[in-house]
Amino acid sequence: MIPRTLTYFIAVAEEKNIGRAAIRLNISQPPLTRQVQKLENELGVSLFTRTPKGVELTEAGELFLVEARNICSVIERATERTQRAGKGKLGRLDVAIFGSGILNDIPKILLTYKNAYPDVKVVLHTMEKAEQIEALRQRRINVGFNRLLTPLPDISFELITTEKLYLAINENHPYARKVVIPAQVLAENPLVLYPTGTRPNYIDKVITICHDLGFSPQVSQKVGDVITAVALVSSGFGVCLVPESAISLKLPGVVYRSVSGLPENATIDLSCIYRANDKSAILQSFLEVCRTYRAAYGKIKPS
Amino acid sequence: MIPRTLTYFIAVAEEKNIGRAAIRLNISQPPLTRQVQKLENELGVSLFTRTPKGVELTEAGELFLVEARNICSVIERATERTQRAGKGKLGRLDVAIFGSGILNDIPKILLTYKNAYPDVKVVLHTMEKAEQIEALRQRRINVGFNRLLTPLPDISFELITTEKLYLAINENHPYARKVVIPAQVLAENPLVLYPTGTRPNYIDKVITICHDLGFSPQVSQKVGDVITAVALVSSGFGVCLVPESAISLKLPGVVYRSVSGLPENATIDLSCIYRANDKSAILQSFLEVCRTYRAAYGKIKPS
DNA sequence: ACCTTAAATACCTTTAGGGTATCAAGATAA
DNA sequence: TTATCTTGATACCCTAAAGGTATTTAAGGT
Repeated sequence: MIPRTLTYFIAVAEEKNIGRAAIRLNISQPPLTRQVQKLENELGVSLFTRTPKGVELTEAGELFLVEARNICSVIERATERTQRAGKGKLGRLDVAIFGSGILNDIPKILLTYKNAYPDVKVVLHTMEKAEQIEALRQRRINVGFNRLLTPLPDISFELITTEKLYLAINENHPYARKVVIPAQVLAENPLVLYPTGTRPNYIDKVITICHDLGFSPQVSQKVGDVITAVALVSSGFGVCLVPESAISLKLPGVVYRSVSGLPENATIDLSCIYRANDKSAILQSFLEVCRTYRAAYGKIKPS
Repeated sequence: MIPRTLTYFIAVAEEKNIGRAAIRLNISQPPLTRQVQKLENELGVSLFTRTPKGVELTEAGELFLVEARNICSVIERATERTQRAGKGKLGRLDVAIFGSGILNDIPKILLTYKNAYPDVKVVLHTMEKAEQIEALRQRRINVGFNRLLTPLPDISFELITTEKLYLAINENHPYARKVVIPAQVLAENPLVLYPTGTRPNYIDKVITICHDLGFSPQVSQKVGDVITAVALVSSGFGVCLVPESAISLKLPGVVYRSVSGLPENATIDLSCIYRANDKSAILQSFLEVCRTYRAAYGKIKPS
């Protein structure tokens, strides 16, 4: 990448002798002489004074030597950075997360990624599902995390983890004494549902589960996110089915219990979406981290 | 000077289309395609994604575009600066002046030069004649100012100005009433001589003048520089022959008078010296300023 | 299925860069 | 002083890199 002319000039300037410089450059003396002359003509400046012992830099040559070394280091830095960018090790990754999806898996993945690619600047954006798709198409983000994603022609997705569902229940509720609660709890109690926003979503998932169990749920409240939902459970508004990762969310008076008798499909996925045609090294390296994470932690854990 | 590869890459990146970029670069499309491929191979990074409508920068390409533009501007700045240095318009000029030679001509020359070549840093050094020659040989200075310089094989000199001599005399002295004082004043009064330091110098000049007039001077004091000498005249130590430029030095009780009857050679020169083999543009442009100055102000003014 | 558009490939031509032999000029040694 | 050595410059030839023309390939758009 570095211009021959500069390499040659620097060698001559350092050796103060065209012949010796030619040896160092593994070429013969005449072409080097010509290259130096060519450079001087191009600049319109004499860079060397010819002495019987060799050559000596003029003042302009002295200055150009400094500049030439500088140019070389700028070029080297540029190629090095470009190569790192090409390997996905330098740049910026815009990630969309959903309101309360920041509970367990996503921060772990982001942390792993940031450790592996410390020079990639990770920027988080909170977006709802529809917004994420829009932002992906407009290239405002590289990847979005969400649940219950469906593939689109231009948007691919990658499963991160599948979680069992747990019941968030007030500790004063009679069922709360049991370690495993039968599924009928969902029919007998008002349900807090979330999130509001683009349908279909987790609300529909829960309703489907209830229908599969043979009843329609009594809806107590529909709220925006899991934190508000669990807060309502804490205040006695009802019970709420939450993904396993929400268990790490401790609120006063709320306990989490396994539910027995739920259908096979009573799980919730966490996926990420990205532009199907995005071959960028940064995205690919991020997806690689996601896949590794899934292989290690993405399986449903036996209760 | 700017690497073809970069020009080509930037054109393609800007046009987002190899064919159009080729037209802009006045070459045909295939060689441009090959140059882009070559660049990508060299970097080991894919810089463009090929689309049916043209090409699009990858993330690495986007970064390299910024870097490439930066490299170009660094190179342009470097060549521009080198060219200015080649014309003597950029750099550093180390000038030696003697103790009190800073009275009239030298500051004027330096000022003219600094106005004409504002990007040359002029550094002043106070040095005695022998020191100046030593410093020139050691390349610590580019040019030195002094009086009564004699050419050496390796040191050339250039006359700046030839000045008539004036008598510094105490205003209470009887002769001080005359506008023009006869030369015999030198025989009748003790003389303050300067400078001490390397001989022969201005002291010998004054003594020679006296001998030419047919007497040996009475030496009152020998001091280092003209300022001290005139200060002694002010204190009544005697009279002192000073160059015209010293007239601008006002001290209490001292007046300056023309002297009649001095020999033809009763003048003092101001010259500058420089390495005979110094062809540097900065020195040459400085000498040019000196020559212009001499042509304008270096003649002996009629009294 | 056809046409359009743009990049890629194949093959040839030009030109820039490199090699060998030799020259000219200044320094060094006999 | 002359002979020799060193170093950069020139002349001339050759290789290889860059550019040109013709054609192919691939992907949208009609």
